[in-house]
Amino acid sequence: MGIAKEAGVANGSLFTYFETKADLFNQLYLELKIEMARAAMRGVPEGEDLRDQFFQVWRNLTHWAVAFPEKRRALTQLSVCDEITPETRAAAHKTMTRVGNLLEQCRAGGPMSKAPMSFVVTLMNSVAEGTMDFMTQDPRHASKHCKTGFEALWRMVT
Amino acid sequence: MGIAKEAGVANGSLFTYFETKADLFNQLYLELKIEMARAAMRGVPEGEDLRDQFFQVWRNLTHWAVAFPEKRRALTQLSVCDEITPETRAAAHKTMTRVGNLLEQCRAGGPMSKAPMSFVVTLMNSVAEGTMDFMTQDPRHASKHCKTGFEALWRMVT
Amino acid sequence: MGIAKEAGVANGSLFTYFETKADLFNQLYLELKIEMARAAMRGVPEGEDLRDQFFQVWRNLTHWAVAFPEKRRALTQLSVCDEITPETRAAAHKTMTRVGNLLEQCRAGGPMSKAPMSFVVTLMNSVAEGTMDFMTQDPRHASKHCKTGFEALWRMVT
Amino acid sequence: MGIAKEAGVANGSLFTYFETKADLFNQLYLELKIEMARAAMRGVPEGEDLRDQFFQVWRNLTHWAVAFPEKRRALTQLSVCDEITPETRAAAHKTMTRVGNLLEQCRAGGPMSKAPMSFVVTLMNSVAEGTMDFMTQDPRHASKHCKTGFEALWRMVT
DNA sequence: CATGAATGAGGCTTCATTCAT
DNA sequence: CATGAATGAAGCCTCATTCAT
Repeated sequence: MGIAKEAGVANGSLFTYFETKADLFNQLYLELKIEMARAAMRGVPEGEDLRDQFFQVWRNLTHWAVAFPEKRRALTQLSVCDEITPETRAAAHKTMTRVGNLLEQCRAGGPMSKAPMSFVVTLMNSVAEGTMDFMTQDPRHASKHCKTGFEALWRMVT
Repeated sequence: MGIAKEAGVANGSLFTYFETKADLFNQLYLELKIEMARAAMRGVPEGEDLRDQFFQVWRNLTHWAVAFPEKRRALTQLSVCDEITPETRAAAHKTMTRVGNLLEQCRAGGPMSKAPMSFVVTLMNSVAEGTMDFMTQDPRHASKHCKTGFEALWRMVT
Repeated sequence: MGIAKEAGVANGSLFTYFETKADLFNQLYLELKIEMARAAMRGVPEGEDLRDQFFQVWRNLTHWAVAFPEKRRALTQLSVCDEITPETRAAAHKTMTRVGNLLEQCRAGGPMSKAPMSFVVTLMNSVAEGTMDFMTQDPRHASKHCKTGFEALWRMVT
Repeated sequence: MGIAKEAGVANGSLFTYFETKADLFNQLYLELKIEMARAAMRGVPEGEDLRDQFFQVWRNLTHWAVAFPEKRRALTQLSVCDEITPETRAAAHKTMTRVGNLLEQCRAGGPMSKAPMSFVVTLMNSVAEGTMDFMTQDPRHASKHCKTGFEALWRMVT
């Protein structure tokens, strides 16, 4: 359908800001990741109970996905797109450092404490994706599904 | 890159077998789903311990994904593709009926027994995807990751 | 749509009889012309009144066109097709020699007796085409239109 | 041979102006019809003798066809083309309203006054086509052929 | 001789990209 | 800086033609 028309701007105007389509993709991907990471950490109670902190993050993340389904869709598409460079992926990964740190603390001493941290992160992302899917699909019970997903994750890592 | 060249056949040869590109996608998707479902149920001990049965399915699934990474990649891409019709999706879903039944039994009486079954399925799929990702990424410890993923799932649903 | 499927034969079977598509077109064109010319002369009263003879030809021609609209359509399409060779056109023209002779006699001494004979033929063909069109379009009054067209032609050439 | 290359423009340039090939055909057909109809009515003496008026139209039409043989060829091809919509055909038909009115007046009281007007129009068009063919084929005597064709038509309808 | 799978040239169409305005 | 007409590479698809069966 043409990336320009889809963005609602004139044909040639994209190239005022982006040298190339891949450029646009990379910048957009990173920006969305930053926005999502920022949303994730909003209002997280510093120093309090770990479970509470992590649940807050979880709620933030999943509700952001439900609130901006197009952004989430874009993020999903972009994350499997060949044109995203390793550099961009690395930068994107960095945005989630604080979430990762929290998860690291949560799993400490639990059944997954010996697994590679990256695996734990992968699993968390997977469960998050599944939870988001279900929340989007059935938005009337989004909060309940959010909690169910979180508790499932919590059983997984603690 | 051109679906024909990618398949290594002449430009027009595809249309001997498939009326249309969408047709090819739909048929390929269904075929891969069937193959995966068949692989999943291979050598599952009937009537034995539920956990053993389910672990066998889990191992089958994840190892199939590792053994045929291109097939898994195709499946992932196709499942997101707009050209897959609802009919094909329904047929694809049917192929996993037996796996679904097993999961249903596993979660009975557990912490997710009140959640919608479809949510449980979604979460299982998500964890499976994550596990497959990690097994593919680090194939030297595939078996260990497979087991780790399974145990995580098991904690989730039981 | 593919000339083979349109003809209702197997893909490769055409090339048992025709070396090439152009070949098929040329042969088909000539055959149809021959058939039409043969139909035109059916039951023409030799030696009788010129007008009666010519009207019989006219009726034969136009009714053949109405009876076999696909053949007429094919003939029309083929006659403007680039692949028909001059040789074929010449042979096709020959099939109408007897009709031409009749027309020649009809116009003798009339208002078109000084015009090039080929022009008179062209005009006759044009009026015939128009009459056929109208007869096909309004088949319930085909006979009346046939007569109207003939009388128009007759006024033209006599 | 490729409609773009034939028009002497780049491959994709057509789609700046036309959404589709059928679109291009329809617009071109209508435009040519309009041009031809406009040419037909050029310099027609209002209110004068009917025969003079109609002859002027006839001369305009046939000479336009001789002057722009490619346009006439395009018009002929397009009028047979499946992609021309009924709407376009209706609009095209409307362009010839004034010519039709003139013809209507000419045939009044004549031998074709009882025939359906559309039949008379069809015959006029046929004779015009034949005359144009001959004029194009033998351009040195175009004017004479034009007159011959007109007189033939006049005998037909009056 | 008939068949239909395989081929590849060629057509229509999309879309990222360029450039004159 | 914004625009949109122009471009051409690349994709999907058609179809005449070939060839093994």
